[in-house]
Amino acid sequence: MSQQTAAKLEGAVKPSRERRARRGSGGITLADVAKVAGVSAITASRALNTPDRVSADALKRVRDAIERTGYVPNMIAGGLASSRSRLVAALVPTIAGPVFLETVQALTEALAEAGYQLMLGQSGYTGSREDALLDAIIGRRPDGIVLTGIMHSAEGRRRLLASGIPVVETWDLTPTPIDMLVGFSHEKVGIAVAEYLVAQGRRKLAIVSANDHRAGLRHRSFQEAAARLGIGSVPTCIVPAPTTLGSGRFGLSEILACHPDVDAVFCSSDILALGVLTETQSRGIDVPSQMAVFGFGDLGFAGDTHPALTTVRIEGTAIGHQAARFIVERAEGRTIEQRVIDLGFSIVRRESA
Amino acid sequence: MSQQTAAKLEGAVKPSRERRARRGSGGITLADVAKVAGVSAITASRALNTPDRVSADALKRVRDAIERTGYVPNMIAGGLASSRSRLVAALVPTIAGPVFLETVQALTEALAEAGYQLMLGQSGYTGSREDALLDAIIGRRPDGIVLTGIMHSAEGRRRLLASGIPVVETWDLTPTPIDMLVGFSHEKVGIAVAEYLVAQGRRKLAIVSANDHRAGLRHRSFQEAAARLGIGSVPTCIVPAPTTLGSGRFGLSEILACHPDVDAVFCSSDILALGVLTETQSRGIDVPSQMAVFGFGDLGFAGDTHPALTTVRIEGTAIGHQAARFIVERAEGRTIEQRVIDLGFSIVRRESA
DNA sequence: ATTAGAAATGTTAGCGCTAACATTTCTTAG
DNA sequence: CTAAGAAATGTTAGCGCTAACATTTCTAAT
Repeated sequence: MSQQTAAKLEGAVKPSRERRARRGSGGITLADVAKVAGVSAITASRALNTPDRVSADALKRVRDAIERTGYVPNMIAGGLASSRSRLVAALVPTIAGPVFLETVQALTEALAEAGYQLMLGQSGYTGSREDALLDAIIGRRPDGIVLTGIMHSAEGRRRLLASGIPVVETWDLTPTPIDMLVGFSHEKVGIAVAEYLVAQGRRKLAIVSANDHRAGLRHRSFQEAAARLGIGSVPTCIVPAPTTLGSGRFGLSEILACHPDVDAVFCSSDILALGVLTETQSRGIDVPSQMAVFGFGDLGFAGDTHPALTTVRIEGTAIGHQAARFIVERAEGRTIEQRVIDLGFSIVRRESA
Repeated sequence: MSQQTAAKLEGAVKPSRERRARRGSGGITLADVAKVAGVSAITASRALNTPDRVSADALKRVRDAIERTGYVPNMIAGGLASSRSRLVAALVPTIAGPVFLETVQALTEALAEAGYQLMLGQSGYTGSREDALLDAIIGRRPDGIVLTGIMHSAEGRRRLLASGIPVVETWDLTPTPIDMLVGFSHEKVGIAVAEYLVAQGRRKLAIVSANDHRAGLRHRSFQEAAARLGIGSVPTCIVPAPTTLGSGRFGLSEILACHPDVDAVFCSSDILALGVLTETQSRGIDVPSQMAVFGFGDLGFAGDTHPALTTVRIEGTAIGHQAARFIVERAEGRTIEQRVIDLGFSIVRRESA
């Protein structure tokens, strides 16, 4: 098929001069399809991309030709020609922490539905790889970049801005977003949980929290709110991100070692909370009568633990969908009025607190 | 910068004729960098891709020019010219089930290190979207495709084969791989677990398993092995994939309703096992004295449950690394001798069985 | 029948990069 | 000092597609 094309080119363009060998993939191209269908390449292209601008007859012949040849459009070439890669990048600290999973899943699905594919980048929690990764991503000219969390490195912000690629920051609010943003206030979460626990009559609050920026926001506002509510100092155990069941057990052990009278623990993730719950079980501490345990995230398992976990519900799926909507809107050339969306959170009261 | 380029082209190629407006992204191109560095475009290209084929002087000038202009290579264009996208696709049923997470994480990291980026596709457990997704992926001309699980749809296998893209199937063994394969035998897992439980003196075995192909392989061979070992019928509860803590609790409840004398449960994932463990706790059943609980996967939390979970360890990270190695080797043009690798599994004995 | 406008199709020229070949410059042996 | 080969650099064409403009064909109003 592509040999025919080559022959045709040879004949047409420079009949007398020998041409260098073609490289190419040797696969079936749109030109081949067009020839089989008896139309020009651009008509075939339009049959694929804007079928309503092509006559019913031409459409049918092109579709038949595609069927017959087994043609699969080369989106690399299409992307270069149209400056639209139909690729969207998502940057997560790590995919192993289940917190962003729901968001990534929703994002992937919503994008796939709109004809976009997700590129995944893992920056690590330290952010050390973030800048290098950013170049690798920008180099692929995605139609959008979704960041889980906000971009902190000034250099990173500069590069993103310079690239002109639409950016959505998620899972956080900031007064200075790079471009678009969909998240919620971590400060308000901390305050709401502190008020909830105090209202339940808990007086000896403690925190087990990951050493991650957003968790830090929550636990600091929790501490401040506790202070305002007349609670003394709040013992805090910081564990490394990503959090695990094991670090939850460790966290509670650490806290109980110095503060055996603690009667409520606010955990920076449901996983940590499950670890804390596990540790209470192995120590024979009853939840919630002796101790309240509060999680964060409302992951799938939260309703099924024993006792069922009281936690902060974040609509991870909604965040992913909204991020996809933002990017697709921009890619289709529409302008966006509301570039910052606060999806809020809610407290899900179950048994553990 | 690119206006200069346009001006130059206008002047050089057709001085007298007006040219149509340029489209392009308006960004900085390699040609701009080359001009700033005072070399030709191809030398600038070589400075980036094969720096050892360029003089030290030229290298420095190109690097300075890149620094000065903030140039980021357009890998879309590079990919089209060289037929190497440096993109690798991974197809998972869903990213929400944590089983493949380790593999995807290892894959992403290993690929990033080699300069490749991961494209993520979620096919769903039903496989209904698999074919459509496959076209979207093949259209992007990735340098490799990693499948978690083997490809079952005949149409899918045909398209993959026709595309000529290197394929790695993972997490399974099959006598008829499409191309390359890295996995282990699910049948052997089922047999090994059955033998282990019987050797521990358990006689009333049961199964809680996801309705997923690979889990089915394991539980059927478990049943067969149990029969060979003189154990009567093995009550089995099938729950939908992806598995959750809740479906584990449900599974054990279902089994106990008809078979209260069960003394060992083999679960098709650690998550299910954790659910079963949770249900035993809420019912006051002691593990392991009254009941053994056996998981699968050895996910991060398995060692930290109470009691610690005995499970089948799968080297998800090793699978991801090996898959990356396969793809990169092939992309670099090397041929691969051993195209099928059995990474095996091991039983991790802890407290629950 | 004529014509203006819309609809369908075609022609041309790139998108930004690199493979293949061509030329120049530098080594080093004779 | 020259020849011959290696190293460095340059020229040209084209990867497979689509934007922009150009032309043809159809429609409907005069």
